[in-house]
Amino acid sequence: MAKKIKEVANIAGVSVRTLHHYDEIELLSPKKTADSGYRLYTDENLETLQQILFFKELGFPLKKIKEIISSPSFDRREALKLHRKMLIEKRRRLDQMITTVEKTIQHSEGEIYMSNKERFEGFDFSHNSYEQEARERWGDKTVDESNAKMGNMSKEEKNDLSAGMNSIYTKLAALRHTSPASEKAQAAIKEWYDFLNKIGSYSLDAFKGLGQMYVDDERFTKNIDQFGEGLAKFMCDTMAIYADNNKK
Amino acid sequence: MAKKIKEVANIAGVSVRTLHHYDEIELLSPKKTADSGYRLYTDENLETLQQILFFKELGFPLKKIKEIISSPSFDRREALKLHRKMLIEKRRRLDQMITTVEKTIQHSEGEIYMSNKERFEGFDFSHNSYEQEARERWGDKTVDESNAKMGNMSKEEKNDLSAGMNSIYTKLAALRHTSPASEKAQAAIKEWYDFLNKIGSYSLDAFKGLGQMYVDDERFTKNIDQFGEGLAKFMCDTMAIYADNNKK
DNA sequence: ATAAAGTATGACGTAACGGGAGAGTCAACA
DNA sequence: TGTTGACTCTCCCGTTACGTCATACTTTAT
Repeated sequence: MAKKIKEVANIAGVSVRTLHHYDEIELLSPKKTADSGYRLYTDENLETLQQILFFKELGFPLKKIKEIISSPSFDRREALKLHRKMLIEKRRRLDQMITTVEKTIQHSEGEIYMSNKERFEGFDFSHNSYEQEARERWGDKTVDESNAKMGNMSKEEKNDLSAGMNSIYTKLAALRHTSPASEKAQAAIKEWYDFLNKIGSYSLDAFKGLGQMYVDDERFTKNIDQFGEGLAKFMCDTMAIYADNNKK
Repeated sequence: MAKKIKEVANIAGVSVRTLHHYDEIELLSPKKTADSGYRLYTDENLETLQQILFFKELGFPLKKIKEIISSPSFDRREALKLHRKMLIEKRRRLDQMITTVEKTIQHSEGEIYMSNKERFEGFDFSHNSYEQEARERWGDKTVDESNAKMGNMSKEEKNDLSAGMNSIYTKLAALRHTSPASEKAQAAIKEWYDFLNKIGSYSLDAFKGLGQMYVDDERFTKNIDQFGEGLAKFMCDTMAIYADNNKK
């Protein structure tokens, strides 16, 4: 039942070193036999590996993959369905590339003219909608950006920021038993949205996604609920309504 | 006509830094204005960039790409046609991956059973036929490895090696009118396989592929048939059988 | 029982850029 | 005509995802 490393490597088509690496960074850590120290992979480990390779195929860095699959809100089935969509999208791009190559061949045979833009159609691998969707769903670049910005700030600036945050949290906490759709709640959440956009840049979708994280990820929930029990949930709802109302 | 770096980056969907990098390693070096030192890209540069990105998409390291496109024997049109084939192959693999995902979804819903091998179908990105073809066409790693190892050897060692080769060739030549599946032929070819793995490292698939080359590439055929007419063909058949028999 | 094959843990190497610093260049607008 | 903001240049260090030894122990096959 439990497989040794080479066998797993062969089945999955990766190197032994890769599996060592995944263990090192704690992305995929199998059990080890007490006596020999050998890594033993279960079938569940194999499933996880499959997931990892899917995400890798889609261009996610290992760090992000780790976050995603170890997140408490990670839903395997949902992920698979998104995978399918993204793969189909990828195939569409591939088709476009094939068309591009065919045009290039014809062009080289003098049959047609080809513009420079056409030359690179299908290559745009980073800016597509489903990957965007995935980034929003599972925590994304904007968060990294904020963190980076925070890193560059002076202590004083951080204090200002933290004061601002606290005041908004407190304001929201006071409203947390009213309706998320109320004018007051919406006004307060707008403050929050504007505030966030000082340190990062959030689309409305990202904002809504962030709200979802507040309840999905217990690290957030715990932090936020310090200002009042149920605040995370209230903010999540309020943010969702705000986002939906403000879409053109 | 001549474009500045940002414009090129935008058209091709790569970063400015990437173009800087390609200039550094002399993969793609545009002209520079004498006065400002700015890089100026011509339309020909753009074409080359397109080729580079194609090869990159197929997983070639930049070093190899440089060799390929700067080789005097490099034929743009031929390369494009192979590109198309490889892209189509890639789409096939992608289709397989999509099937795999769909199966996994059904599996997770308890509708079907799924074997471990099935789990990873479509992922095997390094061992496919067209990429193999490309590697053979434009020089491949195993050959480089052998060359490197050969380079490190003393004259004496080389002589030993050459003696070993000759003795195996002679042995095989003597058997070339018997059946490739016979015990003797298989034993002799195993010697050959082991021998090759002293200087390189050949998987069974690579071994089989090598055998195919013996008949496909006349430089090999000529060389081998010096030991007896038809030896190349005989070895090819014997190697294929050996490879197939030894896959567990 | 002894060799061959597999595995483990470091530690260093590599490829393909990313990203910032510091300084010069260009284009447009006031 | 000056200046401002977007581009560009050349270092140069950092990062990701492993590759590649070296060295030592364990398992498997003969």
